[in-house]
Amino acid sequence: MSSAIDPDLLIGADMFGQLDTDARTAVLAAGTVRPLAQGRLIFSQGDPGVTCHSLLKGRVKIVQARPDGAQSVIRFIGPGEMYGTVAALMDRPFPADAVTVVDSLEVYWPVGVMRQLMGRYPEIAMGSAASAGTRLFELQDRVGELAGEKVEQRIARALTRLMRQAGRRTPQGIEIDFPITRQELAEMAGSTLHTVSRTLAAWDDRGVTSSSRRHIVVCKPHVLLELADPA
Amino acid sequence: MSSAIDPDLLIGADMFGQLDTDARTAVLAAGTVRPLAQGRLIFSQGDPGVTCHSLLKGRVKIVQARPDGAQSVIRFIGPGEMYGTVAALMDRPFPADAVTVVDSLEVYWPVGVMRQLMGRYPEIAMGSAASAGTRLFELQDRVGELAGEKVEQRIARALTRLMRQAGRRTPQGIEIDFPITRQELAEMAGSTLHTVSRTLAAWDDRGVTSSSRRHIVVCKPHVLLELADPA
DNA sequence: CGCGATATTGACAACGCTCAACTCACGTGG
DNA sequence: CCACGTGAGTTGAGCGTTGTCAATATCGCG
Repeated sequence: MSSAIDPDLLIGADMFGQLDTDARTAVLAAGTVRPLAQGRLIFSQGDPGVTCHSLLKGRVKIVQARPDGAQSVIRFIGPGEMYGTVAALMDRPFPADAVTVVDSLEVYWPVGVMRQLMGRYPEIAMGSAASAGTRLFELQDRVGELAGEKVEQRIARALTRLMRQAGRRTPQGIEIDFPITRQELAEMAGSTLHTVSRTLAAWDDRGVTSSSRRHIVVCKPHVLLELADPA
Repeated sequence: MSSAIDPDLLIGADMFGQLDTDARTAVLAAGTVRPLAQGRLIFSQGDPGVTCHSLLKGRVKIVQARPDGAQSVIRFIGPGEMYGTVAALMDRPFPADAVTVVDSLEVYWPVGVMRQLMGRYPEIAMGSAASAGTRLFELQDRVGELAGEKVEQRIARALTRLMRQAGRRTPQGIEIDFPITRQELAEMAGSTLHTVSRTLAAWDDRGVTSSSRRHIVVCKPHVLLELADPA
């Protein structure tokens, strides 16, 4: 009996949190839940967007491949967040890859089913629109940042974003709660793993961060914030 | 009698083009039409977003000020496009300034009125959502571009975007149909007016473009596209 | 134990920003 | 009609930041 999926897994989700238990159960039942091993490609840039996804557990990165072979990490997805939804609802190809960075659990729905669910539970449609708007603004900010700022500042911004999104309080400071490589941080900040390595080493020396293999703890968040946004 | 505004001005608008003439007339009547002199600030970053705007004639730029004083041009608006809408519908402050770059004519609606119009004419709401989705994807692409590419390539991309958006066919090539400074192009590409000046000079030498004061013609669009996106 | 993935570190080169001086076009007002 | 001022653009020199190349070190897993 693998069918006993806990509908409460959706409680934390932006888009389903406001639904009552019955509704959440129905929403979950309409989709397919599946575990995904680390490193698994969920959908690819260019694939027709025919499914909407929501992450229940784990962490997923949305990555855009550039023609020259380099990659950009557009965003990281945590539990409760949706992805692929905008492309699917617009009948467009997915604009980027989705890859799990740790073992994860997701639900997905064919877009037709999701449209029905949105019709039945308007909260979902509202939430979806709101979240798209929020992302629009975030991306505008990022465009501004990437356009003019120096590398250290961009890396600091990337890290602060990760802190807010995936930070866990520990005695040593705020820890990024999933494994992340310098390469990935570089792909977020628009830099190279070399520069990221040097920058983190410098911050470690100053006690701002404490980083090791695929693992980062921000010991002095206020200093990092200052680096990200010099008043 | 300044009230005789031609409802056909809305025909070209993404969001109102599908409405019949009566509907367009009603939509126009519900808003306020006003001329705006060049250089006029329409709304400011941080202002409460209480109005939705649509450009009838002219050209508007959306500019984000960065803390260090530098600016980023997020996008240019042409006739038929809306701006300020997402912020207003989300009850958020405007995330950037809107400034006219030539003498223009706009309509604007208080957001409450726009909500009513969307209720009455769902096409408007649909169009609005679709356009937000499109912009989301465009911004994702820009993030990818700004992150890794060299300056010449970013300038080429900015120019190609302008070509598509504001290009007019002429015997000499495709002309950007509104006055644009090197400074503004630099703010689009995330560079400086100096580098843009040098780059344009080089392109002019090669016959790719023909630029003069606040005026650019792309003589060899295919070459520019190749510069923007080396296969 | 060995291999692949990850990270570190140094040397070097260059891209493009900063600073600075100058030119040119245009509109304004005397 | 010309003088002037301002905004826009050009061009050169210098240098810092950061990417590139290369070699080495570690970690973790099979």
